[in-house]
Amino acid sequence: MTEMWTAGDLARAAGVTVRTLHHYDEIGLLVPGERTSTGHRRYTADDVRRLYRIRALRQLGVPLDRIAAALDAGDLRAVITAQLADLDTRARHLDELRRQVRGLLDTADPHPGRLLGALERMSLLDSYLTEVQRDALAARRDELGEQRIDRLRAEWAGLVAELHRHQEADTPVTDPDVQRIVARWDEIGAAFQTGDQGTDQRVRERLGDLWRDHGDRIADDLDQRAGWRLADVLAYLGAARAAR
Amino acid sequence: MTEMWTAGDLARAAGVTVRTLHHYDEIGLLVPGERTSTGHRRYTADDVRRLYRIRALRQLGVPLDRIAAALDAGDLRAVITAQLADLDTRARHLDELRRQVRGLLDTADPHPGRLLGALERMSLLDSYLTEVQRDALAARRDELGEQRIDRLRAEWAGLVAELHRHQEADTPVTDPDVQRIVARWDEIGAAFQTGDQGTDQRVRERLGDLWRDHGDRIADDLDQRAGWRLADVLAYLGAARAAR
DNA sequence: CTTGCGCATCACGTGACGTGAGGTTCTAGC
DNA sequence: GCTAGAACCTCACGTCACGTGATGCGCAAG
Repeated sequence: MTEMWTAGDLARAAGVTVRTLHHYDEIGLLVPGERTSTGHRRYTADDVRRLYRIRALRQLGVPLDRIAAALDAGDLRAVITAQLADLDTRARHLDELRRQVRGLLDTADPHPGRLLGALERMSLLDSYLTEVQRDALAARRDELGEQRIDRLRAEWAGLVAELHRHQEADTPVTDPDVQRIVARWDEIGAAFQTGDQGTDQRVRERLGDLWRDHGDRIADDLDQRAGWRLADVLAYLGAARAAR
Repeated sequence: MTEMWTAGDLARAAGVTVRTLHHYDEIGLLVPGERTSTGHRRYTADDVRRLYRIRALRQLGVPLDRIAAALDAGDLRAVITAQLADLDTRARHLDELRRQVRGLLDTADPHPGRLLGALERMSLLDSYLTEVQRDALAARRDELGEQRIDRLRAEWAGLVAELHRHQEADTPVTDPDVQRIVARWDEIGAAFQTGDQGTDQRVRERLGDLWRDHGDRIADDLDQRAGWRLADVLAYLGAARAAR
């Protein structure tokens, strides 16, 4: 007689609850090979293997319906590599987030107001860039690739921070470091260009324009609580670009 | 007259959907300051600020009820630092996961069978270590701290991999590198000690014992598909420890 | 033989919204 | 003033991966 598993034993061995096994049974993802005459589930060795595969893929964050499809079709490589790409994106996002907030907590004055201001600015920048992307660049997105865009977005947020430091330190706009930042800023702007003549011409400045179009009223409210104005940074950027 | 926002305008500006605003209204997290006589929501400047705070905290992964509590109590620092600690744990987990799977995809023969075997082993090791922790070490957990345990777990998984390489290369068990691994292995085991005499004596070997108690049947099934047997690695470990 | 754990099936709860259905209101152009 | 269409409203059920009882049968140990 081959080895059979009860629900409880299998659950303990695999690190899941019995309810999870019931759920997998309900949705047809893992139907026990047998049932006893009294209705108790009996899992076969094949079922055990299948469960371990299911849990492995779940640990990678793959949803159950795609696990089912992958297991039935046998094209696991595709699922795994796709999921890895997604994990990479998430990881970079998380990293950026932790870095920024951690930096804030490490400052001399982690006053709640300042902290909140910074968090608000983060989400502002985020929705602002999302705006920019949506505007005329949605098509460009597929071409550039999600990952690359996220990288650019993170870098751009960094440039804003650098620029703000220079502005506060009253660094002359002709400073080579400032000029490097401006050049990179415009490079990133160029990367978002669509190829369309009328759009392209405006894109480089649009990072600033859209802010004025959409964010002025919000900015006023926020600036009363935050430490600096994005508008000032953008003005500084404009001056630096003009001095080029 | 102060500036007022309609639901749609605010949603666009903050990068959320109108439904999200409705939801926040329903649960009392963000109730618009006014309603028109016809029932349309009118958001005040205060509401806008509150929404940006909500979204900022949500980006950190804080659940809505805790956001509400934090905003009403004003103790944001606690929430943010707690959330950061959580993010650190997640980030390390993700990193470890990506590293391992990526390593597998980069091997010469990323055959579906081998890939799956490795994934299965990952989740096996995971549930196995969870077993170890649960057994008599639950109390120790609070003392050591969640983060430290996760770090140890990750390191231990790395040691298994290293040991497997040495075993396959037939490195003599007296090799200094192997001995270093064994020493570290026992150090980690020691870190899990409870202080209780009877328990402590068994903990160092228990990493192997528990496997035999719980995993033999699973291992047999898996080993037919995977490339190596954990039992062999553990035997190699025992030999190395004996040769010390 | 009974005590008590394990297993079974409903069936509703969770979190953070998504997604229509079906009706009202606002805004722009004529 | 009228009309088209965009935007708003309120139910109310769907999603995902289970958690959490309630209630009742089955099964191995003392």
